Amino acid sequence: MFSIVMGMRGSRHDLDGLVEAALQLLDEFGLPDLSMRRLATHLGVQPSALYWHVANKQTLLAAVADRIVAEAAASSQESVTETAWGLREALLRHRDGAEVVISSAALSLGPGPLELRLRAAYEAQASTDPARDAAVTAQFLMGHAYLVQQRMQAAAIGAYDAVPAQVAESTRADFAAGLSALAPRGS
Amino acid sequence: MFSIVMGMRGSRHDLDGLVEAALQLLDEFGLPDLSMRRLATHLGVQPSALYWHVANKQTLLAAVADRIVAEAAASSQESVTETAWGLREALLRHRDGAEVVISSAALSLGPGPLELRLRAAYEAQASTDPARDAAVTAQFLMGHAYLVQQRMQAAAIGAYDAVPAQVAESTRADFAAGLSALAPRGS
DNA sequence: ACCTGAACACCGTTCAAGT
DNA sequence: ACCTGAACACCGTTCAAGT
Repeated sequence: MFSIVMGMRGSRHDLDGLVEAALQLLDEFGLPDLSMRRLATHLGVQPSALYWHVANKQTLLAAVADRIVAEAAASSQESVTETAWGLREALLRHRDGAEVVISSAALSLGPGPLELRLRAAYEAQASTDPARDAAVTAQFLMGHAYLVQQRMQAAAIGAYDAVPAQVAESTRADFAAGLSALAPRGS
Repeated sequence: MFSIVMGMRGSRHDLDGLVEAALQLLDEFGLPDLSMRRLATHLGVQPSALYWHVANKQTLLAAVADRIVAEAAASSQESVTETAWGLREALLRHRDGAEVVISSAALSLGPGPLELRLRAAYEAQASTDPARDAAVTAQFLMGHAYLVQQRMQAAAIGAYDAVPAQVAESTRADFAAGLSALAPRGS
């Protein structure tokens, strides 16, 4: 209660707390306005204090990306299609979520968590090349989500001619079409 | 000759000149270091002078993106597969080219030039839904190129375990696999 | 161990004023 | 028409010093 009234001023922080606060600011202000200085102010701390907990902004954003992906419903026994839809939803749930995830994806050496989840699903489906299938589907999924999210935000601002809901519906059909080509059930 | 020795100092500029200079700096320094101030210095002009020719940085980057896409070999009578490979090559040719193109793609209202080129190819191939096929393929193409380009740059820095050439070869196979699923020749 | 204070080397953009 | 000069409101990051 006290710390809520006073903000976070004076409280101790760890990496997890930074990630949570960053995700909150991301949803509220968007990626272009998510600065280390703003995050520090939000936590009631000097900018330099953040660098005790995290090496740099890029590392922090990678942790935010992992958190976003981890939020995708993770019931095992899921088909490739279900897994992909769940991941898509997770990226679209947070403002600029797709951009955060795709821009961190290649920096983490090797396949990131998103690609690994898809790979597990392809393996369960007895694909002949789960690694390749997962890579391709991950590329489509992230590219799709990135483009869709930008357009929906543009539509929300009104810089676009169509209603957000229309855009959303049409992009679901895009995703379904791509998925059915890339993840034929059976093999 | 004179203007080469003296740099661009004092010469008049238009939008096309800015785009050309920006593309040059992009290749040399990469997107994170392509600033309006650096571009101005390169042209021998004050930063504020750029805003006579272009509304803002975002607009300039959109023009750079269009230039990159326009550089893709554009012989009509090309199959979807050939068109897609040509576009992929164009994005990968310039440093951070894929990022520049994907981040501008959704800001231009409606389908951008990359998607339109694919649509024309799908139409020539008598697809039942050229607009949807082009949208899906564009999403895969840009997502793929973005991820591939980042990884290849990481490999070049040595932050990666594999040789750049290996990475490049493996990603060509990814692209081929995605394309053959999304662009079945015939229908 | 965790944070402050102060600095360094930058940004994009605006706008009056010059030519 | 095209550019300068100066300012505004910011950035990410480092590092000595405090507690």
